Parts: sequence; structure tokens; C-alpha cells
Amino acid sequence: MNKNSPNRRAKNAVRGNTKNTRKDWLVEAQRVLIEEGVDRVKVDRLAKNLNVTRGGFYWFFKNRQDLLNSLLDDWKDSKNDPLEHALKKEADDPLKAFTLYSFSLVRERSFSPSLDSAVRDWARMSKHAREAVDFVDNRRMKALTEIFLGLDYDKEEAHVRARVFYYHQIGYYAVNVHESPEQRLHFLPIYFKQLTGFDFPEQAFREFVEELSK
Amino acid sequence: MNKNSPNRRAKNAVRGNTKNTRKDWLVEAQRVLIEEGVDRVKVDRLAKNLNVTRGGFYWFFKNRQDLLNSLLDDWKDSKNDPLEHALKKEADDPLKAFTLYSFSLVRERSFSPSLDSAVRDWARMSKHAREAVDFVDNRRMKALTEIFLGLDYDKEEAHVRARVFYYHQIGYYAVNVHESPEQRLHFLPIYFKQLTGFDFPEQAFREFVEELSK
DNA sequence: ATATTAACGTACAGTAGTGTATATTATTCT
DNA sequence: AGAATAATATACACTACTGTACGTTAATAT
Repeated sequence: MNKNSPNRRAKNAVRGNTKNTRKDWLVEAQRVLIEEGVDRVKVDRLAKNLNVTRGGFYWFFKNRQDLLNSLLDDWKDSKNDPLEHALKKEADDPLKAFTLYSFSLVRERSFSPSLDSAVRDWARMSKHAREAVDFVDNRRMKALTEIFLGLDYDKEEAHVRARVFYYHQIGYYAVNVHESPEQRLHFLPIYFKQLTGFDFPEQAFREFVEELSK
Repeated sequence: MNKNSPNRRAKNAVRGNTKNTRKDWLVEAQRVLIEEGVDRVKVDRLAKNLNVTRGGFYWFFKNRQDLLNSLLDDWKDSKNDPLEHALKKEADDPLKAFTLYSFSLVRERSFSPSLDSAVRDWARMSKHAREAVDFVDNRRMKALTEIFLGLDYDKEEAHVRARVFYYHQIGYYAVNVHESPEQRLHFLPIYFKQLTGFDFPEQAFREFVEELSK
């Protein structure tokens, strides 16, 4: 069932000569941002991909910059940062929070490392993007440092471990790694031990797998 | 003394109506690549920056793509990878090689993390760049794994430690970190211990500092 | 039925960039 | 001095993209 089918129109009760929503433009723009970079996010190309002319674009957005700003806000406001989620859910057990976070990273659902990387690239050229990325990085780094403090590391070692952990994660997605989920799962306990200094809690991990793989 | 001064012309014995060399174009292109990204490396803009018209460009390069290919080859063939250098110089003592490498990274001379990052960004959109980056990454990863094997880690732990080390390094430069050289030096022993599992060899490090800071 | 509305299409004027062809210039070589 | 050379300047035709103005369409609401 195509998104242009009458069915969808009736259901959503959109009126007018509607072929795309504002969200359709944003989704397509995000796809191009991820796959080709911000400099290839062009109004006329998006229009072509969406099988319309540019006419509608300027109904939804003031101009191209307005679209880019919206893309950035969507990324920044995203509520599905797996780190924040893990910290909230396992607030009283830092090791469990870590385990859940590791699982989210390996699982790679409900968050998009490729979008993260694309925005990071964008930030090299745009002040606006730079500020958004720095904001998110600082938030995450603070959260990670808190976890390590919760694991009773002293201030300086918590500082270093948080950085090693986070930069390692960023670097992993910056490098073009080819690993199967099996490989990642196999090495996970060794990474965990290396990065946290604690043995990998197999039991807790298996519980998360069962709980979240449904 | 400006590069257009008669002095330089006489010395280098260039003939013809010469204002720029091929290298001038490449240097300027690399600057823009680093500061603004590959998509801003435009022939007419480079010409403007070099105070000439585009006329000369097509004397040195077949077209824009030819320039980009040259930029990539220069980066890939660069002989000053500090990791390779450290491995060669301290081939029989892996811990010393590591120490020298750490020093090079903190020192940040004779290699350009910002160029590395720029090429990495570029690789997200260009197959050609992607291959160059993958080639270099694999070479470095192999070298790092060798070091950890030399430190008597078993195969799997060497594999993981090499990756944590390298991804951490890449991530560090991908994130917009603001650290003074003093801060970096202060935390270096803690990072070293975390990443290698060995105590930081202050003595060997101080020797490198003295030897290479002249 | 028809008015409203949300979005789309079309036409236009403009900017930025590419690449080609050819003339022009400043320097060195003989 | 004059020829050869190396690079530059100039002019042109072309493509990609932006943003504005305004007319058109197809659905919903009354």
C-alpha cells in the first residue's frame, strides 16, 4: 500500500492536493544526509526523489536552511539515546546500566549510529551543527563519568574511563568496520572487561536479551 | 618574501608566466578540505584564493576530480604515520614503541589529525576515498595488534585492545575536544595504563621528550 | 454543490560552478 | 633580440541549484 493511496488519505483525513507531508520531506532529507552528506541535501533533488516539484517544499519550510535546522533539532531532541535510557532504567545499579547500554549498542535498534556520524561530519562545517553535537557529547560524557564514579573509580580514573569508552564508541562508527552480530557478541565480554574493568555479567545480559528481543 | 617575488623565480628557475605551482593548488585545496570539507573544494574558489583565474588550474590538472584524486594519493602515501615510525624505531621493545607513539600523538607534529578527520568525512560519500581510508585503517590496526601481541596478550585480547586503542584515537579527533597540552600530559599516564594495561614508563617518556623537543 | 484549504506545478530571474578553446603574458634559453 | 615555453586570462556554453510569484488541483468541510 503506497503512501499516496486513497486509503491513507481517508484515514489521516488530510485535505487539499496532498502528496507529501512535512515529515516525508524530513525523512527523505535525513536519508540523503546519512547516505550522501549535508551538502547533497538539495531542495530540487529531494523533490525529484519524492516525485513532486519544489512547489510544496516552500509551503512546509521557509527555505533550505530552515529544513537543515529542523533536521538538527530532530536529532538533538531525540529521546531515544540508549545511554540515557539505560541510566534511567537501571539507575541504582551502574553495572547493569552498562550492560543494558552495551546490549543496545550491539543490537543497534532505536538509535542510528549512521545518523550520528552524518551529523558529526556536518558539524565540521556548520557552527549550528557544531553546537548541537557538542551539547549532546557533553551530556553523554557527563552521564558516562557518573556511571564510572558509581563503580567506585576515583575522580581521575572515572574521567579517563568515560572518555576511552565514549571516544572508542565514536571511533568505531567513524571507521568502516565490517563485523557480523555474532562477532560483536563474541568479543563483547572482552570489550566489556577492558572498558569497565569489571567482568561481564553474563546473567544480567541474557536477561536483557530475552526481555528486549521479544 | 612573497612567493611571487623575483627572487624566488630566479632561484627556482621557473620559466613562463608563472604565479603558482601545482603544489600551491594542492596545498590550498588541502587547506579547504580540512577547514570546510571536500564539497567546498571548488576550482573557481581555489583560483580566487590563489589570486589567479581558473585558467592555470587546467594546465596542472585534468579536471576537479583529478585534483581530488591527487589529494587522496598524497594523504595515503604519506610517509609520516607516527605509528609506523614508532614501530620502526623501537622495533624490539613494544612498550617503548607505544610510549613514543603516545608522545607523537600528544605532541601533534609531523602528522595531521585534522586532515585524517577530513579524509574520513570525505570517505562517507566517495568510494575512492573510502578505499584509501580502509587501506590505511587496516594497516594501522594490524600494526597495533602486533604491538599488543608483543606485550604477551593472547590473540583475542590483543585484537580487542588494538581496537579500543585505535577507535579511541579516531573518536578523540572526531569529537570536538578542548584540552590544553598540560591537561593531555597530566592524564597521559592514566590513559596509558587503561589502554595498554602497563604502567606508564615515565623514564622512557622523558627521554623521548628531551630527544625530540630539540 | 461549492467554498476552503493544503499542497503542487510552472515560469522566471538569479548565483555558483564546470570545462573547453584560444589568445596573452612573463620568463628563460639560445 | 627573438624563439620557446609555462602558465594565465578571457570568453563561452553548459549544468545544478536557489528562491519568488502566482496559477492550479484535489481533497475536505459546510
